[in-house]
Amino acid sequence: MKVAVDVVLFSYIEKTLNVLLIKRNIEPSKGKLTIPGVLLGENENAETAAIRALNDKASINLTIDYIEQLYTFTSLNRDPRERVISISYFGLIDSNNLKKFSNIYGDEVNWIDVSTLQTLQTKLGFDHNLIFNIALKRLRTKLRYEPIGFELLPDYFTLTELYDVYCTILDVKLDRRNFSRKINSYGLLNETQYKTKGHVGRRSKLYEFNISKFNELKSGENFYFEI
Amino acid sequence: MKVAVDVVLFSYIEKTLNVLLIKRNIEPSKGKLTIPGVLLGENENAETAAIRALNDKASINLTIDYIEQLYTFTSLNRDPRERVISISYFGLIDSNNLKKFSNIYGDEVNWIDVSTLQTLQTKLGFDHNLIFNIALKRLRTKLRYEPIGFELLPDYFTLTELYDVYCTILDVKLDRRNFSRKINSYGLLNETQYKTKGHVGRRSKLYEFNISKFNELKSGENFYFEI
DNA sequence: CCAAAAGTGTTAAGAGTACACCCATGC
DNA sequence: GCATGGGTGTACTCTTAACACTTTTGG
Repeated sequence: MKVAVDVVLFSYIEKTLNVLLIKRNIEPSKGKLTIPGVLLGENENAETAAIRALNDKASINLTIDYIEQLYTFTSLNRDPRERVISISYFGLIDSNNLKKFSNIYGDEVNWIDVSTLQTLQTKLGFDHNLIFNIALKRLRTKLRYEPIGFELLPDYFTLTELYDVYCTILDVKLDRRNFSRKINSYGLLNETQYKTKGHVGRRSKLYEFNISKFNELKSGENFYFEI
Repeated sequence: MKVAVDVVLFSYIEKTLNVLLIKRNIEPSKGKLTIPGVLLGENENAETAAIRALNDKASINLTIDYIEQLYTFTSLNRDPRERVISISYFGLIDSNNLKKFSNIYGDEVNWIDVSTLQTLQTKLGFDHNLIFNIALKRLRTKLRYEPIGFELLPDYFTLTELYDVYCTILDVKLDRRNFSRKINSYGLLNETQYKTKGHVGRRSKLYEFNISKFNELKSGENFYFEI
């Protein structure tokens, strides 16, 4: 019995939600898209292995903005070769942190638009459709109840960008005014002295996530974030 | 590297929340209380192993009312003998389904009151304090956002019993009238033709959980249970 | 001055919260 | 008739949801 760690990594690129998938160039599931994964090493914990999977398979190193354990899959025939259980993770990365892709396996690395993936009902390798679907569901739930939308954006971002992240991922048209009021009511955003530039139209204030305020609220009794 | 499956099983016994703990009679952690667990078998999935752990260690067989995966613990020194990762579960059982305890290992089987455990800051074996704390947190969160309180009660139960479950586990004094109104508003309870008997005071209506209604609501777009 | 994007206030409806008395039954 | 436990209505507050125009700036 082997233990693998697989990671569903999301990024928000050009106003769409994307997921990192690797086209395998060996059997089994040769030619299919899969989520990146590695076998858990003897001397590393699962989260370290998850980061290593991203590094080895997609050269994404040390810049994961958010990662959490998703679920552990243990059904018997996940891998046709032998039994492999998968401790899966889901993660978020700011697309500005993406580097050029290459990997040590020579597999093809792709950011795939989630809505396209769903429209085409693309068959991923192994049981990765299942893992991906659970990750997407978790992302949507988390986004509503914990302030993680920021993790898909640069350190300084506009309210409109954040608003767009929410609308895109939740696939709803939120009310722009209500969104601003709501998100401001938590006091989790600091207005910076900076503004956007280099585009037509009015300049937008840039905000940053107030992580110390977040930690303070989290440690209190009654903190319920909700969008 | 071995793979274990451990289960934090809760029950509601005589108006208190209890957790199933096993006093180990061999090293390591000899004499300490631990949550029940087994090694994952070559031909079983994790949930099956979780049920087996309860059966082997506490003769609780086929009557678990609710079980879900909790978290997978992978840190390097969980077990002093060799590396063991733990796929942990949390479960609920109606105390009426409890049988006499005996187990195939000769360990002592106990239902321990959760508030006592916390007051005494009892040290459990291995890293089981960590696992227990995460399970308790999950239980409290789930109870607020999913209708699982029923799983700790018999098939037919009174609103007062359900109310008591919520107050005890969440450790708050909810308003009895608001609770009734709220829980009824979801339409998840069927009033039965039965009433309590054999006690002083007014008879209470017995309700049952409407599982088909629950499945219907769950499959819809917008079902948000909350207490 | 026009097009593009940002920013903001008010009102109505619904949900949440706080609160206390009457009902049914056994003894 | 009294002690025990069950059951229920109302008023107030707060939150949510729906809705459109003005401001800033580049070209």
